[in-house]
Amino acid sequence: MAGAATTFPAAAYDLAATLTSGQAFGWRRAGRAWEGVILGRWVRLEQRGEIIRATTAGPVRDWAWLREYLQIDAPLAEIIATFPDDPFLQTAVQACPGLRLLRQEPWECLASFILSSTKRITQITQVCALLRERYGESVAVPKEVAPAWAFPTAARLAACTEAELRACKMGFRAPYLLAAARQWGRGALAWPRLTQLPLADAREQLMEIPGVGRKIADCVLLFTGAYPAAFPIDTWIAQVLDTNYFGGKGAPIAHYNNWAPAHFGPNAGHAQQFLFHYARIIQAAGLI
DNA sequence: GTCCAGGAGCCAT
DNA sequence: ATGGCTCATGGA
Repeated sequence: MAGAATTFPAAAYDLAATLTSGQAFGWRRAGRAWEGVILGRWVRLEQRGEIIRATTAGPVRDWAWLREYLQIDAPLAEIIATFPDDPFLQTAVQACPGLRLLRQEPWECLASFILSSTKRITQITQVCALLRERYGESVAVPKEVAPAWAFPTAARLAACTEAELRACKMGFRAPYLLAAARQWGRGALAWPRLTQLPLADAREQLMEIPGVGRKIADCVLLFTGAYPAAFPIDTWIAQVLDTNYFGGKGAPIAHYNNWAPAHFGPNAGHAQQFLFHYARIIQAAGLI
């Protein structure tokens, strides 16, 4: 089975920042490239200048699945043009102008973010890797590439015991993931239908899953590409808003939940990603 | 050792 | 409605 390769134009696309900005947890660095599994296909991505090169293990007729995941054709300049003329946000955009939003598989996205609460991004990635290795379907990889697995299906995880999930180092999140897998498996969420609902209604349905509150629901609604106005507020974003928009005085997150979508507009979610990434950059640089 | 992490649920006011 | 407390786990 011969592999395939292609290239995508990647002007104003920062692949590394996008894959490591806390929206997806299935990518492994391999030298200058990134390896992961999308819709059951192993893929390696490597950016050189304004080109992203993609390599697969098997033949590929149509690359639409990957263009879709990477959102190669998203009109980034138009999205940024909808942002408010707000100095802190504009600084964040300038700091990483190629930061993109991915369009992820709903179940994997939901499960990953259920595992994300009070964990660091590296730890979330580790737990997801353990889940893949133990309960995911093995996928074909090129010779001399480390083995890889698809993210486990909801049905497979629903068949696990809570103890088996806890053994993947997810701690108190195990019963949440198990309940979510069972609900997802019996079609209680009906994803394509759910995305036809208004944002508030879709959010409300997701929040019926134990372990899914406002923040995780908004992450899923945003990172599956379904609701560009969804604005997840975690501890980083709350601090950014406190410091840079509310004069250092903290307001309740419930207040920000109302204020932020009105301030940041129809693509508030992408604005949020710029703010989140920028906050992490300046902290890593010791600037705060 | 001790603090905290892309939160959420529960129970106290 | 709002504010604390607790929930595992591991790395800084």
